[in-house]
Amino acid sequence: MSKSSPKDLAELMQRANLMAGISLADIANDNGITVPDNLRRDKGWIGQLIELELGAMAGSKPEQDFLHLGVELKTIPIDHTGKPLETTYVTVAPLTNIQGLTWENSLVYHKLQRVLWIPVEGDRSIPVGQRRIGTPLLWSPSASEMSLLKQDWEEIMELIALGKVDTITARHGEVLQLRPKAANSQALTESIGPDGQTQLSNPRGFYLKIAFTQQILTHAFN
DNA sequence: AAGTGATCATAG
DNA sequence: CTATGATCACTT
Repeated sequence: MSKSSPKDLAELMQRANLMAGISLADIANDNGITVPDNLRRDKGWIGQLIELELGAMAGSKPEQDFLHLGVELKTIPIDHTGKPLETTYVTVAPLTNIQGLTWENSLVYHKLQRVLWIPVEGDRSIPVGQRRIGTPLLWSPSASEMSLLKQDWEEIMELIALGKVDTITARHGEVLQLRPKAANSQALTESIGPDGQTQLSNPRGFYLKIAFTQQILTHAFN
């Protein structure tokens, strides 16, 4: 029951709009998938389900989900108020070979060019299968949003370039933050050390903070 | 209760 | 391990 990839933006949006108000159980049944009791061991389940329903390319390539449409797909858990319940993962952060890397050439910049947000009820009190999908939002950062993202990205990347990756915490950045992104805290990858040498650090990823995504949704639906 | 750091499943 | 999809769960 795998869907074909939408041929154009209009078709993608049409499919996304048709999911609004539908429960995850209905989407799962439609795709022959079993709904897990909770997401503890299936943290990416909702995202994978929506990808399947919308016909996103499978695989784990570091690129947009709908490359031919220039669209990145993101499901976002929201509470009964419409406020995001979690930060949004964007991409892995490069910790080495970053000399000359600019904001405009970064993976964060490219992925956030155009995002199709799919809000999904996320309160843990609601059984996973009963959670409903919300109204989709096709978003591209405004000039001011882009400016904030660029500032945070440049600040964080400079610290990484200076060999201070291990001193960066989630408190750095106004809208974009750097946090661990690995199987566990023991996972290691190469990074730049204090004296410019190669060292090992826990892999990191870029995440959008809740206040930022909340504004994106608020501005669109209010 | 919020926010940060840790973690889970899977494909290649 | 890297990268995808994210949420969990402990600390403050």
